[in-house]
Amino acid sequence: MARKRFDDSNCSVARALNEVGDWWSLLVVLHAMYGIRRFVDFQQELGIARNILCDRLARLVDNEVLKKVDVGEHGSRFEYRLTEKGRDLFPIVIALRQWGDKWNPAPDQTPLDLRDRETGRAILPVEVQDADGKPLTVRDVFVPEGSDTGIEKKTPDGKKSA
Amino acid sequence: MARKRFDDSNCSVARALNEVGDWWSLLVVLHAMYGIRRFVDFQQELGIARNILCDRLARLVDNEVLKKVDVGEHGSRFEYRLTEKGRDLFPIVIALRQWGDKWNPAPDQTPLDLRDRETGRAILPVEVQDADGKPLTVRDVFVPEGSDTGIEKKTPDGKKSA
DNA sequence: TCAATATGGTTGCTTAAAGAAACCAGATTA
DNA sequence: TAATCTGGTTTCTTTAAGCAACCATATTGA
Repeated sequence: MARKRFDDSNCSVARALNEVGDWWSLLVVLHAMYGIRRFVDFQQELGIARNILCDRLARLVDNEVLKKVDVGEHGSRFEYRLTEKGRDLFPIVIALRQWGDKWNPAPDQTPLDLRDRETGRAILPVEVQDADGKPLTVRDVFVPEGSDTGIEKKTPDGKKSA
Repeated sequence: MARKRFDDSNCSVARALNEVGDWWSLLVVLHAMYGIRRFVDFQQELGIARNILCDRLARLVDNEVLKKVDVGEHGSRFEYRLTEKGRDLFPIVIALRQWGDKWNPAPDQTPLDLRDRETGRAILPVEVQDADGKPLTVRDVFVPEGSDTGIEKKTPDGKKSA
């Protein structure tokens, strides 16, 4: 692949993608959220090559998205569990899921129906909201002067990047 | 890379990742949201190889995330603009950005300060919410019986996947 | 009018990552 | 004490990413 490294990027989206933005990592996290914890289970559920799974799990552990826990029980020895950082990917995964359900629905599949454990009611679509909870689109927002989007502006010609 | 195709996956997250889940696509979308529209600008801002950019733009157009518009003005001929489907990635990009800012802050960079154009107030963190707007973690939700997470359950041994 | 430049690519080569399958070592079970 | 399960590692092949050169069209500018 000869991939470009984003480690040193000044864009935190790029840095985030560097940790969980490859083909498998986010699917591993998703399955971890669904309760998968063991190597073989990830491997079978995802159909991922074992060496790649090894690599991804190790990287997710390095990046503190997962933690590797030694559980001494019968035959199974390790579990990969989400850290707080990993659980914090929840809105991203759900937003991705909702986007997929909305724009690429599988004919044979019902959209994800996630419900609040307490009330039993369905969750809302994940949105960007203003301070009052009003949904915002990309057109409703701006980056204040003096702040930074994290991408280089090149404004000699009057082009603006935000 | 010899990547696995997720086109036919019954998991909409996998299908979403198939469209925007590679290294560059989401960054292209991000920059489009910041106002970038032209081939050369994407190329310079992202530092992406031109053939890869070609490929990604074409795929994003194919997937109707971007549309290619012929603008006959001086020298520049095409613009790549977000479609509604593309703009709908806003929560995902922002959530990713906020996650990156929170967990991998760049020492020299302030977190993204996005503000509502109308009120001038900062946006909220992107969250999963219940019907009342109460934030939910992955631990607060469940998948009702009869619904489907989109991953295969393998429950002969009592393991549950949701 | 003709050269210089910008735009939006394409082509060919090299490098590196993904995938498949075989192999392996420690622990458990039978 | 052999079979099995676990969580890997190794080797090899395939494919995509990155780089740099090239190219056709359109515009400017002298």
